[in-house]
Amino acid sequence: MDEQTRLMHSHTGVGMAGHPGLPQHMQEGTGGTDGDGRKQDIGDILQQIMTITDQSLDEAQARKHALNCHRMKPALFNVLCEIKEKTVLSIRGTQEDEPPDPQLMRLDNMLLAEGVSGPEKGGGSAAAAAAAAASGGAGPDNSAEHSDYRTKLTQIRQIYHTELEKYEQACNEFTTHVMNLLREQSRTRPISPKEIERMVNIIHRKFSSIQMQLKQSTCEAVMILRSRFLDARRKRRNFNKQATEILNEYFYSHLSNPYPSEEAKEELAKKCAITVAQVSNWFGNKRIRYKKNIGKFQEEANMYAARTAVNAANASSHGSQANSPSTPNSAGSAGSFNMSNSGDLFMSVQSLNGDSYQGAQVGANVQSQVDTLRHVISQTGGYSEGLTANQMYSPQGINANGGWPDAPTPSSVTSPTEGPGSVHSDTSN
DNA sequence: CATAATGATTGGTG
DNA sequence: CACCAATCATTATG
Repeated sequence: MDEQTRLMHSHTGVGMAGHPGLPQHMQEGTGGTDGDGRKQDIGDILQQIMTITDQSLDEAQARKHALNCHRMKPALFNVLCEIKEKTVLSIRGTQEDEPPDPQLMRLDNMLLAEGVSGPEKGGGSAAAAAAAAASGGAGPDNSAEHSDYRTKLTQIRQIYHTELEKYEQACNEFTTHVMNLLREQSRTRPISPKEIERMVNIIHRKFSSIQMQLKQSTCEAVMILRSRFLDARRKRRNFNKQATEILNEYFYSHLSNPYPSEEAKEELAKKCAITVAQVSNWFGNKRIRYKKNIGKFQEEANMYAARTAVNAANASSHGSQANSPSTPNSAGSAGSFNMSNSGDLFMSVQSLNGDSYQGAQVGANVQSQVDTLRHVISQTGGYSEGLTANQMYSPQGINANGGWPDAPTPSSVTSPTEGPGSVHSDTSN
């Protein structure tokens, strides 16, 4: 320590006064091969650098300027730069080119798909709607839910964009700041433009990693929002009365084969303002629950059977509407009601009710009416309510092991009704 | 608040 | 892939 101070002091004031106070002889022999002199020269400069910290700010500034103007400075600077480049670049050169982060790409894609990033307003909401539709199915179903969802999504998008903007701005500010600083320092420090560029790169990388975090959390938020709003399980809405009515009508009028085709499902979906998937769900649930406890559904079955029967009757014969059904929706959801042979049908049904039924005689589309009317008949047959009703009729097509037999083909109506005796007593539950 | 009803999901099957 | 059976989670109801 002592030594240093002494050293510094010994050199204080050397060549201070405004101008390079360096030995005169050096000024001449620039390009010369004056090795000794140059060494001396360099030594001087280094000494001055060493002592610069020991001086007042003004002094230091002045000296800095003096050093800057020194004729050896560019050469020295270049050398230093070269050395630095060699070492630093060799260290960092390996991790220079990084491939586009797959994670980041995934996030970007998702945000784009979700309508968070990408174009503003119009495109965003459109993308959101598309996403919603993709998950939900048909477009114009429950718009109330979706508007709520969309507002929330817009909020997220706004936050995302403002944050992104902030980051971007901060990044730019910081970058320019650092660049200015480095440029400023590059006059006294060996900093090459390449290095500045690398610095900028590093800064950008750091900021982009922050951005990735933002994107990630945005993605999470969107996911949560999605699961909260579009996962209907969370916010389940019961179908409205009309929808269930329509569905039940179809179900009970196709009780022998309650498996709507794809087209039928679409039709029902349209009528009920729900998605095809929901129709499928409904029928799945209905089938299983009906089968599980037929007794419980007896009343319902009779009701719908009666209604459709009435409608059918009204439609076919005298159009007198005694008591109009509560629902304006026509019962003939399937639309293929052919009542021309209603008489025959009725006969068949009667015989069916009487236990011997050759289903092969009846066409499949008629089959539904068989179901319908069968219910009516069994109802008008006047079984006492409740318990015994369970035994009154066993829905055709449901065998003891459960499940409707596969009888979608019109050619042969499968499963003649089991004997009246065979009851689903096991479903007592 | 307990329970039933109900729409949706999940795992398994052919 | 459609369906079934079990189950979950929410909504309606007493």
